[in-house]
Amino acid sequence: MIRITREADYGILLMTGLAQTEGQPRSAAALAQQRRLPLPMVSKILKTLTRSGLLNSQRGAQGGYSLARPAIEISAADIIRALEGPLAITECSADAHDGCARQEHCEVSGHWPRINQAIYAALQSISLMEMSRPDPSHPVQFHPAPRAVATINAANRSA
Amino acid sequence: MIRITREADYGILLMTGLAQTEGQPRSAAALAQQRRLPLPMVSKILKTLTRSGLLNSQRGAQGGYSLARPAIEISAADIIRALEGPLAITECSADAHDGCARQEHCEVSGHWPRINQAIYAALQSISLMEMSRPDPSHPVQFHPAPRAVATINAANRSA
DNA sequence: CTAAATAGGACTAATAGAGTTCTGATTGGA
DNA sequence: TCCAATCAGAACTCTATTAGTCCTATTTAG
Repeated sequence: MIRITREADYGILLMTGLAQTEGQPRSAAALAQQRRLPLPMVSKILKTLTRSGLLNSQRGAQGGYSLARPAIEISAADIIRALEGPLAITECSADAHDGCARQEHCEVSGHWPRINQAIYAALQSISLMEMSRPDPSHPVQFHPAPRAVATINAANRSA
Repeated sequence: MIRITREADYGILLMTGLAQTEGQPRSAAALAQQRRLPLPMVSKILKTLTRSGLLNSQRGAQGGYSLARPAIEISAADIIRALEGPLAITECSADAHDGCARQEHCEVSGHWPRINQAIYAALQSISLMEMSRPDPSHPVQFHPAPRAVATINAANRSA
């Protein structure tokens, strides 16, 4: 399914929330309320985004979070990477990969970086600013998908 | 990390193995041996690929699996979709998504299909034929990735 | 008939994901 | 000066998914 985690999913939701009021900081509680997401999760996610440099935080009363740079300069890829680590579709394509038991039996490995890059480019091309706009035109299914739904996580889960 | 499962990862490895000898069927055992992958897994994956129509199978002695169509007409997306179900980065972007609790608090939902489509296009653009070629030019890291490795599965895992 | 294969599905163990909780550090304002 | 509102960090639990195995058919070449 090529999925992203809920953390990243929620992260995008929260970032769009912040993008809407680009100036003022908002508290974790306020954002959780706006998006109807559990506060502890929201809190955790905002901390991570701050550590990654996508948000600025202000402690104390009247504190909160705000975007570290303009929404147009933040991409979906930035947010996902901040919350999930480097974009790598398989272990091969990551830095850590070094001594690989199967390497000599695997001609594919050299291709993963290209695939990764293509996906990365796709995610990089969507800015937070675009994502913060109301709704382009509703869910268009682009491939009918024969098998059971193997989708994963949700900003909008039915549950 | 935008990961694919090991099943899909192995699936690609096995398909490239079959692409190399496009005519003759090969047994699950032979493929497992070639790729140094556990036979039960290989077996399971080949069955799934067959049910999805990417492979033809021949039972009985001297039987085995072979590509159902030319390698150039099979894409990475086809293989991944066969093994993981419809490509959908979040639950919103899947068919099943209907009554969504949070929909009214979520302006992002309309954008997911676009993102999905971009990723899908990226995966669709890589054919099995290309992937079966030796190795283009080795692993180039395209984004330095600041945080701990959050990569997932492996055709070439170090373990 | 038998051995070599695939078909299908149930089952288990390990891993990762989702979410909570607790303790500590800042800071604006009464 | 103190308190309440906030963020910081990390440990921890629970659950779902993934990875992998195993067993019992069924098919078929020789």
